[in-house]
Amino acid sequence: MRVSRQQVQENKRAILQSAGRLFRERGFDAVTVTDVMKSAGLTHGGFYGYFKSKEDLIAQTLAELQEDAEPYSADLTTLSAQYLTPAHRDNFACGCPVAALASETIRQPEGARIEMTAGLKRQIERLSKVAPGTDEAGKRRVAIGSWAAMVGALILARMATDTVLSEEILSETRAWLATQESGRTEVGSGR
Amino acid sequence: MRVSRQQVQENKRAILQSAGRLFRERGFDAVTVTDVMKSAGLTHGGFYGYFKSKEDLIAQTLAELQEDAEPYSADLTTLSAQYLTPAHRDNFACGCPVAALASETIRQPEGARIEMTAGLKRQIERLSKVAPGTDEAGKRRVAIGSWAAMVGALILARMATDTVLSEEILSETRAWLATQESGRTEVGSGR
DNA sequence: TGTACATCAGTGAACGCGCGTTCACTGATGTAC
DNA sequence: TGTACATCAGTGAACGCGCGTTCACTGATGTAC
Repeated sequence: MRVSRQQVQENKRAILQSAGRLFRERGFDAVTVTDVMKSAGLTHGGFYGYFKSKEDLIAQTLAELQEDAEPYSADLTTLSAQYLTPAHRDNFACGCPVAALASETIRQPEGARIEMTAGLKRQIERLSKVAPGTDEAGKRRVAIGSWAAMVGALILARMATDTVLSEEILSETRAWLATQESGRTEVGSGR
Repeated sequence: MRVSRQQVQENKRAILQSAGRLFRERGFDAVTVTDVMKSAGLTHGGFYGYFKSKEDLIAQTLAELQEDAEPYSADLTTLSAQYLTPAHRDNFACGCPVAALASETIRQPEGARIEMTAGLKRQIERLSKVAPGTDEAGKRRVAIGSWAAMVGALILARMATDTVLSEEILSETRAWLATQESGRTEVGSGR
């Protein structure tokens, strides 16, 4: 049954949105084409009218997941305090795509990796703008280091079966990032 | 063809060692039982004489990968400088199991996650012992934060298709961790 | 505006394929005498 | 120490199963007059 042009656009958006949620929740391999289409309210047969392959879907999904990247207004300490929370740890579907999928993307075809790399560049630039410090190089360094710590801590907190350890990782990394910045300021010149 | 008791022990070791390398290289899903057995010089049919299931193999492999954890003698800055190198980034098979498999373990059955959690606890304790600082809580905090940054940076460096960005992530995170520790010392009280 | 036809988005059965797992069989190892 | 038999580690064909992908078909949408 043919469908209106507008419906086609809406369906593609629905498919990409479903894929974005499902991939973050379960990873690329555990999500089937049928899962994604069903979640978008369609059947699996129509998939190949929208995408060349599952690989193509993955690349396009990652591209879309990184599109809504507005500049930050808060400072780095505030951002990391929002990022390193039990709520974010438990919310895979709407959480950070990097923490959920970066490791898996390493073993994906180049298309997916290129999209993630582009998103990573943008993220480092966004964080550099709100990082403390006097010179550009120093701010970028803080952005890179902090981002690595944030992503790493969220992954480790998600992995731990011990909830006490998991929350310790979140809160201590939060505190560590905060003291690091204030420490940096106290020292004076920034570096 | 039956095989001597000693051969059985050696075979199990060979299987676990092959699995350790292959899982780190390609991830749990992309490695088949046949791959592991072939790499250990056996055929797939014999697998179930050694393990209850592939899930069981994963858990036992993770347990073994974290066994050879001796106390560190170097300080944290030296350790992170050894960890955050292009050589380690490119060497999946013999590299850090946490960076290679932590993300995937999140979606694995509990057995695998329990082994990784145990390894994480040991790792935090090992790093705490060589972390700078005056009090135990402060040293543990530095250990957790540094470890999160090291794991996160290696994952991001492995993900990036842009080699300049990849090496920047490694070198800047290294530098950031180093300045952080010296900064911390200069501030005085530690926190 | 209405009508007749071409287009094509969506459906669901069917396809290879590779995976984890099972199992009857083989023959070297271990054991009892 | 030798012999006869039981044991059992390893083999490879075979099994379900679920995946990505294809395709003939359907019927609503878009278009030409």
